[in-house]
Amino acid sequence: MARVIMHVDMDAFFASVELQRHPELVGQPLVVGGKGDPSQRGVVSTATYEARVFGIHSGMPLRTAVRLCPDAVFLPVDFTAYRAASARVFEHLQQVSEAFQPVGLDEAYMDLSHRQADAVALGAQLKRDIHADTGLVASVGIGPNRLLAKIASDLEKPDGLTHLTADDVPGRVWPLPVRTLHGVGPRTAERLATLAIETIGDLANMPLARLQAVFSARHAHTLHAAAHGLDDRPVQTERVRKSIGRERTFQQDCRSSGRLAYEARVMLDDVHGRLQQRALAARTVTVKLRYRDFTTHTRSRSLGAATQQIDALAEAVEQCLFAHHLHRAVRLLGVQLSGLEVAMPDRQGG
DNA sequence: TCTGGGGTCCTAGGACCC
DNA sequence: TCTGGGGTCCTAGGACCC
Repeated sequence: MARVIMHVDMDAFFASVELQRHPELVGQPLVVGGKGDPSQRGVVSTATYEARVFGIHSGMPLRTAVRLCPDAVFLPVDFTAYRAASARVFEHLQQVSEAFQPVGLDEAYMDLSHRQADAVALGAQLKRDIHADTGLVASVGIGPNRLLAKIASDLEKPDGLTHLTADDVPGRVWPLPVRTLHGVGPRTAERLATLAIETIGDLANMPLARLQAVFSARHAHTLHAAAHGLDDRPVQTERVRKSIGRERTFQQDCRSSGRLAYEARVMLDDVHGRLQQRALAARTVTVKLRYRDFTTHTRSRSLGAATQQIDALAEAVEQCLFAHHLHRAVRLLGVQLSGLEVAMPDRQGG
């Protein structure tokens, strides 16, 4: 049976939440990111459409953004506020379908296969409800799978409501740049360009065998299917967390191994606290170091058995740090715990 | 002084086991 | 001199997403 999937994507979400608290800024170019100080290290999380006119976009360094638009207003990210707004938005979505999969704070997929006939009307109603309740604007995409629903929600942003069918793929999807496809990032786009593939249509017309010469069999197959508008990923209602981590970029690159050891311990305490809150135990500790040239190195230590004990985790972190040759200034330090399991009651004492 | 911080998934080689 | 095949775990790194 054919599916009907809806993708809801909030327009300029973080910035829109900020504008509700700072209505005097409406109409001005607004950039939300980092500590809100464009002289410091940090990137743009969200820019309003007034700021995007200057070429500012998500992921761009704040320093670059301020150069493009010196008059823009910069605000720090405030996840507490965005989480609260997100919860209110998601409440509306969950009323429409129990098959609901959030993606971050500002997007979600819903499976509406059980009420196909009125999917578009439902989308329009949802947009009205969200706006009436929160003042926020959403774009809605509807399609036969997640891939096309997502492309659809982007097609008429902001405040869009777009329905794509399989028949629309050649006419409306193939002209789009290949980078539009979920899963095609800068690296893949570069490799596709070597095959003279620029649009999704170019990709669709490329024989699978030629893709397999450049990509792994699985990756080639995924790309090929996506270009033809095919995607059978289900809307995932629940998923299990695989890792918990904390990382930090230093304002000034750090050369002191003592300082690194200290910062790593602070991060570990934080991550360990979150582990305990969820009554989880971890088997593997990973320490990540990034340098000025953006090379990243990781070291992992498996503890053999999942443990909640901070001493065991701390020792593993020390081993990892020691295994790195700390002869270069470190830009980013991270500590991550993975191999998570529900902690056994008799292990919790520690 | 370009390039955050939270994650997920995939690949690939070596170890180890049956 | 020849020397399987499959499975799983561990580790490191790459790519990607919001």
